[in-house]
Amino acid sequence: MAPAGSSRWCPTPQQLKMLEEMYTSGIRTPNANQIQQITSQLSLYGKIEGKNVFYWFQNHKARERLRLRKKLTKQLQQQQLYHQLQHNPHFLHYLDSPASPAFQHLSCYNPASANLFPQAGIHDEGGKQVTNYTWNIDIPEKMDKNKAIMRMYGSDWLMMVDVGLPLSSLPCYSMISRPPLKTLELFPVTASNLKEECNNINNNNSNSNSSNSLSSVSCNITPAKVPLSLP
Amino acid sequence: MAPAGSSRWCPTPQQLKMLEEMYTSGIRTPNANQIQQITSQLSLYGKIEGKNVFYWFQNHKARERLRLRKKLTKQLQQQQLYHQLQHNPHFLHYLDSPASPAFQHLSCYNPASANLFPQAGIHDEGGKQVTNYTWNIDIPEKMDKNKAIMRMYGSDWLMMVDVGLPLSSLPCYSMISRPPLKTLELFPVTASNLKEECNNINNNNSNSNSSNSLSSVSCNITPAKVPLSLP
DNA sequence: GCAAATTAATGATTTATTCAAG
DNA sequence: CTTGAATAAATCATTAATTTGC
Repeated sequence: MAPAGSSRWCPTPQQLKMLEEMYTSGIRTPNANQIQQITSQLSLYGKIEGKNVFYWFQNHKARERLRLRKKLTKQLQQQQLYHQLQHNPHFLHYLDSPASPAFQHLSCYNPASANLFPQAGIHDEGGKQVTNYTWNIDIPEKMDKNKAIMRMYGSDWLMMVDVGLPLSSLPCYSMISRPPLKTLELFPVTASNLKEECNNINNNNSNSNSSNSLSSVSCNITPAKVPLSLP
Repeated sequence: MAPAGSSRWCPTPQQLKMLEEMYTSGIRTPNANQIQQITSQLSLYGKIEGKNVFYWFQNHKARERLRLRKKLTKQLQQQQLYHQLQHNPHFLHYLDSPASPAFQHLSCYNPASANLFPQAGIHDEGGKQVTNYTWNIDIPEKMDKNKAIMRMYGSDWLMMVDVGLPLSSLPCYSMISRPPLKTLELFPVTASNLKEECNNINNNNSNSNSSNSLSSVSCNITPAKVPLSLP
């Protein structure tokens, strides 16, 4: 819970629980649409903004990785891990990929069809020994470009709040009382921008996963001319 | 110039020139307001989005740093730099701080009043010797928190496009044909967001330097630590 | 000259690091 | 000590320079 004049977001237990479930369900780097959905869902349980969701996943992923790395290093020092890895070199893979098949449409790549090339090595870094495990993931084809979280930087953020629904299959959604879906308010877009986006779509349409055209338009209002008065 | 179906932004010569001038004028990490202003200005010379501006400054800063670092390393190997540093340990400071006093109101911290604590050291990193120079910049008081570019992530992005004016004193503005002033169109903002922003203002108003309260929200705290590591 | 092949620049993302609130 | 927030570094990916063989 966030204190009244708090400077930073403080997740409610409910929010935290849902976030964690989404994480264990396989969500790692939600895109703008997903973030918007998650945010509006979680906002029913307390104050929250999109950036909080973004940061949470970023931090959580990074720190889980750290924890695991630390743990592994310890285990390595204390024995046997090496054999474990040799017998099942993929068992770490879940770190960066969806854990549940239910979320393949969220992460936009299918681990089953990806080729893994595990590598492991030990080297020196600043005096202390470090163990690196690297998996080169060969993704079959170039997939949905819209994943980019950075898209939120642009003014496009505005447009990204429309549509989106696939979140409904999350375990946490069935566990909690399902809040009513909200309709999001869209801002007008210039004709030229729309045309441009359509071109992009034509270039990139590899996946026909999208349910309606608006969602695929995604979202960009280029600041065509955001008028500003400069003194 | 950007090819028709190009996947990435390609700055026009005009845009590039202006960006470089802004950089040499001292802009390093523009905040949301500044990015929005820059974007709408540069959009007169070609297609551009806020994120392009953001990325450009981030990349340019980082790569300038790299270039300088490399140059210095070379000089070090080839002679005398060490003495240079000892005689004027601050001469690297411009890397992350405003170059021109005209932009103190943009960066919101006055280098003149900052205390610098230069440090230099050599240590081992992964086998090869590394020299680090670090300047700890002691900022007099905790200043405006709103500097964060990350604010653009949140829905507050909307809020940030208002106000803002100080860009006019840039050299590049006087060099190019001055485009006609436009009136900014504002999007509706929810009451809660407004309230929030107001709270932030109330919490952080330490400096009375600003002419109006809204514009003062948008300033920059340059990093409290300007670390340089020489490979 | 002029493409195909390489290499260098640089736009865009991701990951690591750091700061600071609580 | 944990973790939200922010920045910097590393990395990926595409475009532009350039080299090369013809």
